[in-house]
Amino acid sequence: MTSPVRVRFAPSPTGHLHVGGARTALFNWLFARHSGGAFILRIEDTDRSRSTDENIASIVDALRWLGLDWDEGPPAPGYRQTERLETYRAHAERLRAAGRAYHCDCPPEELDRQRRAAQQRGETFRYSGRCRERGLAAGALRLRIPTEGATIVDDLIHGPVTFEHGQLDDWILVRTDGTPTYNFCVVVDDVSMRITHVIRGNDHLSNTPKQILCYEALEYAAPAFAHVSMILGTDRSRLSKRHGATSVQAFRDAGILADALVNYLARLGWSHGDQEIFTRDELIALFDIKDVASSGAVFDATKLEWLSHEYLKARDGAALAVLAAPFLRAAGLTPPADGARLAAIFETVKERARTLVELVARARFYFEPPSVYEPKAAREFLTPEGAGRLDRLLARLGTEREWSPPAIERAYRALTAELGIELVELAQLARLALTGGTASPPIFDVLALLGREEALARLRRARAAAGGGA
RNA sequence: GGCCCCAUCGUCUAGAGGCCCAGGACACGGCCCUCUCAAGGCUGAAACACGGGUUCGAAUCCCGUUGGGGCCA
Repeated sequence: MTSPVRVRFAPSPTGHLHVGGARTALFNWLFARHSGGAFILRIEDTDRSRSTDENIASIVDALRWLGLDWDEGPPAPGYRQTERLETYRAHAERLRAAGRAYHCDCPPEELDRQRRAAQQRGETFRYSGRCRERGLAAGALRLRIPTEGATIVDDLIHGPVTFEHGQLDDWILVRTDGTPTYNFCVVVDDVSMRITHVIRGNDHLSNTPKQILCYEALEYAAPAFAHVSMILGTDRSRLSKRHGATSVQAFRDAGILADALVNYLARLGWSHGDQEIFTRDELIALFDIKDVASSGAVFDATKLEWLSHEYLKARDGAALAVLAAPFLRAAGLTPPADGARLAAIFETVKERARTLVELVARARFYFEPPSVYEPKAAREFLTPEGAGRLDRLLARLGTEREWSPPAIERAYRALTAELGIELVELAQLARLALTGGTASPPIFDVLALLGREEALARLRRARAAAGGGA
């Protein structure tokens, strides 16, 4: 019987969750859900100077927003490295007692000098081994690794990757001040949490042979490894803040839908034929770590927005009303108490918006009358001629019994025929009066949703702005 | 600098020796639809980094070069 899959996402809380981390988390989550295994969240906060509780809360918040739920992890205790110091100490002592690790008191300045000298000679710096057989009782603790041979990382994405031991050195497990190093903590944590598959960023591939050697020294079986490529900026260097928005919350604040971000991140490096849009269930059913590409991928915000647009269009007005609520508040708008009307409003603008921010911006005129008329359009439509047309329109609409899009359209068509003008003339004139601009959802829908009173009031206001006699 | 990873349209990718003078998607151009803007439909331009091999045949396998990225830091 093979042991059940257990994977983990182990961010270090030195900032917000960025999209690269989110993708790593997503791949782990998909792998776990696909196989019916467990997804564990672990906080790597050994770098105390840069780790904060606010950052942990922010990462947890981002993961929740993305819908990536974990089976084990915070707020339960025991999933933060700072809570696990005793475990690291115990493992370090075990290695020392077994002779697999030894103390070293070489001064850092000396090591630094040697490192520079090695670089000068064009060689890999490798600890000299001066303290290997000295039997010291204090100092930094180093792992004793074999001088000969090689360690092969059989990566699930890259295939076998060989590292000659001659290129590796007796790395430090515990610093002179007693703090365990990152690579050591990771091994101890993965071992004690019984992690079966380590899916992480490509930047850790070089650390992997060192870690495997540590598993061996500890006499534990190493997990399987899968190193996912990095997300790149447009200049193909590792994505960072100088490339623009990179944190998950930045995208949430920009009004990108969580499902769209998940879909986008999944497709960045992973694919399933020609399919672009996947439901969560499809993602879970179809995802296989073997299908993840080994090359780096440039983050394309434009495509993300396209996906967000697709998801926005697929959602109904009522659902959008819920999603848009915080954005409505942020825009200082008060939505109508009538939920059905609000849903109908969003229904008319959803195919014109890629994000929730745009959705609200496009719908703004429904909630408040235009404060200004677009100058260019005003010059074209708010003329004496326009004033005359608005008078005719007001008269006609004022007597309209039924206030529905089809009824309003009939009135418009009849009037354009009487006036001998194109529908577009009257439509744009009304559009300017009602929305302040020349682009909006179908004008008859706008009229209907605004309600007779408000619509006529705005037409009158435009009539006044057009000047001319009464 | 050493070691490691990577290399198909601008971008994400399909492609696991003949189905490929390379398919899809985003973005971009054109046309259609149309009350505007969108959406939608049709359509166009756009790539196998380079050089050697292996093979009847290579985007696909091997070697090298170049370029990019990562780790050591």
